[in-house]
Amino acid sequence: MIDFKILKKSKKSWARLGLLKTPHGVVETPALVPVATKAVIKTLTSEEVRATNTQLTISNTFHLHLKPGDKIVKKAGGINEFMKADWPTMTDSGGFQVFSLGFGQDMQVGKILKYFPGKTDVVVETGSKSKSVKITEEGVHFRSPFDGSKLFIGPKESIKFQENIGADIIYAFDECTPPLSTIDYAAKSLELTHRWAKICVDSKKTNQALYGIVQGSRYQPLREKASKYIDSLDVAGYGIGGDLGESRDSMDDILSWVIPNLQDGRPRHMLGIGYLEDMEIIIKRGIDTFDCTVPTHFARRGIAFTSKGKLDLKKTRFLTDKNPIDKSCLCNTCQVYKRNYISHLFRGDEITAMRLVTFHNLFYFNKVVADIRQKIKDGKI
RNA sequence: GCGUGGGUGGCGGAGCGGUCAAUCGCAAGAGACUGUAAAUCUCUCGCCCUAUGGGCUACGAAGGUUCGAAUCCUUCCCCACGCA
Repeated sequence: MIDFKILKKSKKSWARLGLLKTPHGVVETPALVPVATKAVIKTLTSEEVRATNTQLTISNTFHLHLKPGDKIVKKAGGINEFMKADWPTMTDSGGFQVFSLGFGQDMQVGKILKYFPGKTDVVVETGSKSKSVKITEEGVHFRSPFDGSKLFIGPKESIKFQENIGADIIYAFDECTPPLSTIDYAAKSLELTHRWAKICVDSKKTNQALYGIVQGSRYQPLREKASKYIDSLDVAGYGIGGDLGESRDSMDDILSWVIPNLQDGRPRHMLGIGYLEDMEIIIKRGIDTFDCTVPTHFARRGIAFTSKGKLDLKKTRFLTDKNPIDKSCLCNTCQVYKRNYISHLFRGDEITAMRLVTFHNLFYFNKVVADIRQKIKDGKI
């Protein structure tokens, strides 16, 4: 199990400082949770992950169930032993794949809807069906992205897989609804997600910490209903997922509908959010942990984050730039390597480029969050 | 020297009489990515402008045929391969 201790609550906002104790160590919150979908932070070794000051990681049940198989991970001694993670771990339930492999793929959108060129008439309403994912009362039928074979995951399966994988914190199986779901579709989906959440709570046999997931799309009544219902369950913490509207403001609003209905003593995780610009907003709303693929995903595309904005290191202008990615950064990449060399490596498709920037981005993101913790400590937030 | 095949935009390489400023790939430039299937996707890419349109210069060079040529003919200059 986990134990969550709140060290300080801000007087200026809902922000709080905490310690999240797990079987594999203690996390100072608020904290970034880098994404290790397939039991690896892509391009880095676990020693390197540790050196980025990463405190915990989240992996994905769907992926690990398919490869190498959750039972294989169990035989390896659980995910921590398997990937040599001496830090706390989480697994997402696979619920996000209901969206990302279903409507998300059909409609080519992410979970934040900034714009939808020429497709505003495309909505997901009651009766809408994804081309590749079929949702039933028992769970979700997928096609394997690897070989096209038929797959099925429901709440019971997800919990069983997550028990085998053995992370410290696991998530209830949910339907992550797409942007542009009608309120009717979202309401029906929410009922299903809630029935599934109850099944997850009831079927869990281990002492892993189970987080329930608050859905409800962009609709206030649904978000309020969802947060109250999930709060009533015997869960160890909360995940906040799903559609967050079209902007940071709408995300902020949605959190304001949800957080007040959640118990203080349970940790709150924001699923899949974590641009640098998002961090203070969600932390001020009382989020304790949040995961985001951006630092790692962008790193592999050559984008490095700095205190002066992001850099696209593939640009030719960096070939003659002898500065480190960020002069004020203390990470190994910035201590040793210069932009000109890293740019050269990207332009030559050398995998080391991705490693260097992944390391930097994670270190940098973790530093930004550490600074926010300090601000809370100092009473500035 | 003879023979054959070629010379097209930054590069490679289509086109082989009109709808060609010229398919496509690479390179280059701009942008997007938020519970990661996918180291991905989108746009631009001769020059200029009063820019969902208009003008100019272009397909080795110079002529020619034709209403019209990157596309046909002639000469010349290069390149590759083969034979001497």
